[in-house]
Amino acid sequence: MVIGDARTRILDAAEELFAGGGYDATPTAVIARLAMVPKGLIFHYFPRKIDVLVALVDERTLVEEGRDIDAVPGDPAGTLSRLARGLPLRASPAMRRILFREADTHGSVKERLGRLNGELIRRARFALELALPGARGDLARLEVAAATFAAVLLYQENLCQLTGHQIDPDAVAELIAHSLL
Amino acid sequence: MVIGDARTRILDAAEELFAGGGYDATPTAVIARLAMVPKGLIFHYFPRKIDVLVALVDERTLVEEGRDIDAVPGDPAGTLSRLARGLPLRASPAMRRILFREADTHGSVKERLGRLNGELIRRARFALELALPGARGDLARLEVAAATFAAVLLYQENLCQLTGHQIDPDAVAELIAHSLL
Amino acid sequence: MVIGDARTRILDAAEELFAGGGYDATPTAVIARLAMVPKGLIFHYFPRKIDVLVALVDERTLVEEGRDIDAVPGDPAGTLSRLARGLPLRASPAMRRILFREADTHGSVKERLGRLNGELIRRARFALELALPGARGDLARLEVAAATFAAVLLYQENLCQLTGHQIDPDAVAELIAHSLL
Amino acid sequence: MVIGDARTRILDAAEELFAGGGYDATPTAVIARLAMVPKGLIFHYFPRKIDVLVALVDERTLVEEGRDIDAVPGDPAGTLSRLARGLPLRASPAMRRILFREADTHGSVKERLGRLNGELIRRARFALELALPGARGDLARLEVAAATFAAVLLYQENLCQLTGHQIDPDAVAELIAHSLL
DNA sequence: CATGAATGAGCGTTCATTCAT
DNA sequence: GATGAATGAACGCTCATTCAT
Repeated sequence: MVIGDARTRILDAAEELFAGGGYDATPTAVIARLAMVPKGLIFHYFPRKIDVLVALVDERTLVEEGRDIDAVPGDPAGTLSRLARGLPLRASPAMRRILFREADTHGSVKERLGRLNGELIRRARFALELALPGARGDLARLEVAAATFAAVLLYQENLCQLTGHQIDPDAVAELIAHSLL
Repeated sequence: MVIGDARTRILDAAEELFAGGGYDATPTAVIARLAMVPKGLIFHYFPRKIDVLVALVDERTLVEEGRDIDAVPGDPAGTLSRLARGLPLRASPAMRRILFREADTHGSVKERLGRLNGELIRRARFALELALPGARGDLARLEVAAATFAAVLLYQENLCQLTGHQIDPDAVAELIAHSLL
Repeated sequence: MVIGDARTRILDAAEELFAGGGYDATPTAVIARLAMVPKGLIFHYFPRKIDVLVALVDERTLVEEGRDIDAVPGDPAGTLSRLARGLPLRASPAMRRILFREADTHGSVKERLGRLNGELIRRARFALELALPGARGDLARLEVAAATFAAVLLYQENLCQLTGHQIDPDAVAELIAHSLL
Repeated sequence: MVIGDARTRILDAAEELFAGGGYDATPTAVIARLAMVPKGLIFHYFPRKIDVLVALVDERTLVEEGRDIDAVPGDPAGTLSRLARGLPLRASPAMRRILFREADTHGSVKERLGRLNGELIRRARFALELALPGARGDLARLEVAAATFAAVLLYQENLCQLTGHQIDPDAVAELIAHSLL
């Protein structure tokens, strides 16, 4: 039995295929076959192929902004570690690959990636502020620490898998926290 | 006036175009036009289109492995900063864009990027070892610091431009050095 | 506020669109949108797209056959001029464009245009007969004059607008009348 | 044996097919088949389908401007008749149908048709001037006569065939000439 | 009767690759 | 080696038409 309505199945299939072979390398005919819909139906819901990608990015990469940060004053390393485990990106690993891979080709994807990056930095900084009540004296260093942690998280999501090198976010959190004490 | 022989002009044109619009979006006919060579000549030098990309990566992204590191004992921050200024990737900005953009689609590009990443980590670790003679007691932390710094450098090369957020490698070097003292 | 019932609105929309971009270039979906009816309803009233055009031609291009001709004996030029002002084609400018544009592609349209042409010639001849009681001696020349005048009228309807050249039907009437005296 | 080079065969096939079924109703695949070339070759010579039509119009509808008019002073009817037989349009009947049919859809075709129309009127007027040396007193009437004759010629080319009514250009020439005496 | 999702054949166009010259 | 015409598979997209509800 087929699961979900046609539009959802199209997006499911596209998500899987875009993450696998990439947007350009995925013909609409293959999306249709995997989604078990006729090819024309894709263009009923998404007038152009790129609109499938845009819809995926719009609907499946929500960056949550209001979520609480589980900060523990005096424990910046643990606070960052917990932040890393609750990445504010509601997206499957497939969607994350899509976000990075298509970012510099497609404007709407790039915009989403920029917002994600900014939110990550913002949250890392806020987490550190909460965990280091006395560190307010050096905001510049806090900013650098936050950006560095965000870099590691995004790097981990993508380049690590790409190149085979692993980074342990917990160890990085500990390193960064140490430098702020 | 036309510069260089035909093969070189083909690679020059491809480098510019691949960096601009991406590999997939660049037809061989456009490479030929920009290189001012007949279309058939490209396939004389490079039997398949992908071979143009492979040749670019092979010939224009040398990862230098043996270069001296300008380490100053007692100044890990300065040592890392200098390392950041001499990324061990001899490549134009165009080639760097290509390396990142095509990495997860084309194996040979991915392999190069992996080697670059590994070399960066190796050199960062070695630089820190030289600059922190007494820190040998905590090799694990050194490794994390090196990987973090490499992540920031590559992140900077790639995502920063993409998302508009800037990171100052010098400040990160100072942060990381501080955590190792 | 929507005017008319669904079938009328469909024909109104089709008339406007066929006259504007042509029959082939007008998708049924666009007709439906302009008519503010669901797409399927068009095919309820008109089983095939061509039936919309046929209905337009059948219902909106009445060629009046029995209308009185305002003939003044002894004034053939004035009689023809008055005929020109009352072309026996009750149709909007839009329908006239459709008649000419689609005539050689669609049989039913061609048939209408043929009837219009025949009626024009018939009426011009009859008008001249009434206005020139003594000219009965040269029926062949009368026939040529009538056909020529009809040609000018249709040419004016069609090619003049297309090519930018204007012809004054009154002057042509005067010319033709003069040749019959 | 195949006649002509590939580009010529493509144009030959397109001329025949556009004249027969119309531009829109002729798929490029059918042109290719009739021309006995692979479909892709059409787009090698003509980047877009419309360029095939434009090339036909540009290359096969030469309106000759400098040709001598075989005018006989005192014989305006004969002069017009001879003009009608040597229409200043070097184009096959197929090309003429194309010119009219596609004129209001495609700008470049419309421009050609306008030029043809203007040239026809100009030549008819000039022929009448030569054949009626004494008629210079009424230039306005001459202009109307020329435009009327051009209308008949073009009408004849197109509407007559369309509607089944025939007009004899010789008889019209005689009619018009008579009105100028 | 009314609806719009569903259908699929067919279109114009692209482009890596081949090959005769 | 150098050339560009030739090739054809594959793509994104359109659209008249159907049909279950």
